[in-house]
Amino acid sequence: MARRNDHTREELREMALASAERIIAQEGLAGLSTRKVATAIGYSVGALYTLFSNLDDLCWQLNERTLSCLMAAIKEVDETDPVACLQGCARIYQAFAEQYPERWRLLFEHRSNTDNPLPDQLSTRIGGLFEHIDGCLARLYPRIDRHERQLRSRILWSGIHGLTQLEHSNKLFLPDAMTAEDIRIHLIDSLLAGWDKESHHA
Amino acid sequence: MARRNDHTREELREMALASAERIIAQEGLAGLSTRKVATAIGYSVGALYTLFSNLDDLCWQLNERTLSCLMAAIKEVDETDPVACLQGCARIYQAFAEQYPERWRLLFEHRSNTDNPLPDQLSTRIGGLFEHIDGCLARLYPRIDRHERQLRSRILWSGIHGLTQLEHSNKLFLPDAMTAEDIRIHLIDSLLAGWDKESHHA
DNA sequence: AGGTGATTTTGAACAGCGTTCAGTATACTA
DNA sequence: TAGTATACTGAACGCTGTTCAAAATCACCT
Repeated sequence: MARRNDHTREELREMALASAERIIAQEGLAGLSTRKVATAIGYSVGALYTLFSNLDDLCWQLNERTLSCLMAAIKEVDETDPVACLQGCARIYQAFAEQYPERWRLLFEHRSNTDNPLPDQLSTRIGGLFEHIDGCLARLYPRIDRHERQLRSRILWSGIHGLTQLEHSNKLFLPDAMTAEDIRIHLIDSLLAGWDKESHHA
Repeated sequence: MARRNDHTREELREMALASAERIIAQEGLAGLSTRKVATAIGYSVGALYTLFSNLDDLCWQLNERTLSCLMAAIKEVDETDPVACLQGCARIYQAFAEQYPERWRLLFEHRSNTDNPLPDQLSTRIGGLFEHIDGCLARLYPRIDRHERQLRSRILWSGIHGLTQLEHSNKLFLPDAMTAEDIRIHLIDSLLAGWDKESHHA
């Protein structure tokens, strides 16, 4: 009972990815399987393999969408003050991980066994995120050179990411009356305070 | 052909965990399976289930060993200067993740579907790590209160952990002539510089 | 030494997984 | 309408974690 033209191939791809996102949101990463996705879009397993080369490929495309979605949210941060902009980006990042915990996990835990560690599309998007942070830092510290700015953006991003992951996996051991939000704010404050000191790495 | 007294149950457990560590070191996390571990120790699959309640349990016990190993390495850092001590701990942490990448991944990626997010033993060990960082900070800033010290230790640990994970998953996008080591050192320097300013969160 | 009960170990079995591919049903073309 | 190209199916393969009746061995008692 083969069919045809029920949907465009692009539509099918979209349906499959959307279904996959729903599945991992409801059942977790471990609940994702080709058979479930196929059933969800009303096709057989084999049909999925005409849309994606394999489950690995589907996961990478999921990550593409996730990162695209995250970047869009971050770029909506509209603050004139660069400090507020950095805090806003970090807040969005943390909120995103909380809203889509399984997609966020996939973003960092998925990797292929062979070949390149990251597909090019994904690399480009991550590069874009760093450039965005770089932009804030350039406004904050117009006199520092490119190298120092790149260093600082990676320090910032490492801290925010680490905080988000530790919190998300219950490894932050927050004392009473301390939230991950407190830590995020103070993390950025502390770093900027350190960089405001003229004496630091002239 | 059942046997007995070939090994103590504790010996068997040890053999199984050691084999599992070797398997994931050689074949990656995805290569770990109950049948492989059973074959490696010369027993059948069923026998494994008298040592561990399931694969989940085995993974938690692996994490127990990994964290114990990591803590031992960190506690060997013997620096009188608290700043050097913090830098040393961070260096060890990063080096450990590089030496045992798959075990380190398991430590942060493994989680059970149900019940408690973390076994108690593991929680205790993580708590110990925070206390160790807290100790360094107490020597550095004897005048700040407990709450502020806990806040700072979590900021530090978040940064180091995030940096390590991003580097380890090729998501740090290091420019030429910049290493993860540079970032680690500057991360700590910057934070401490921020905290040295009297004006900050008195 | 022989028997008996407790304990340890086996391995077949089950359901589910990713992946492949010969075959079938449909749509387009001539 | 016949033929061809395309879309799709679903059984099959080898793998996975997990269970459990049966088998093999040990420890002990007579």
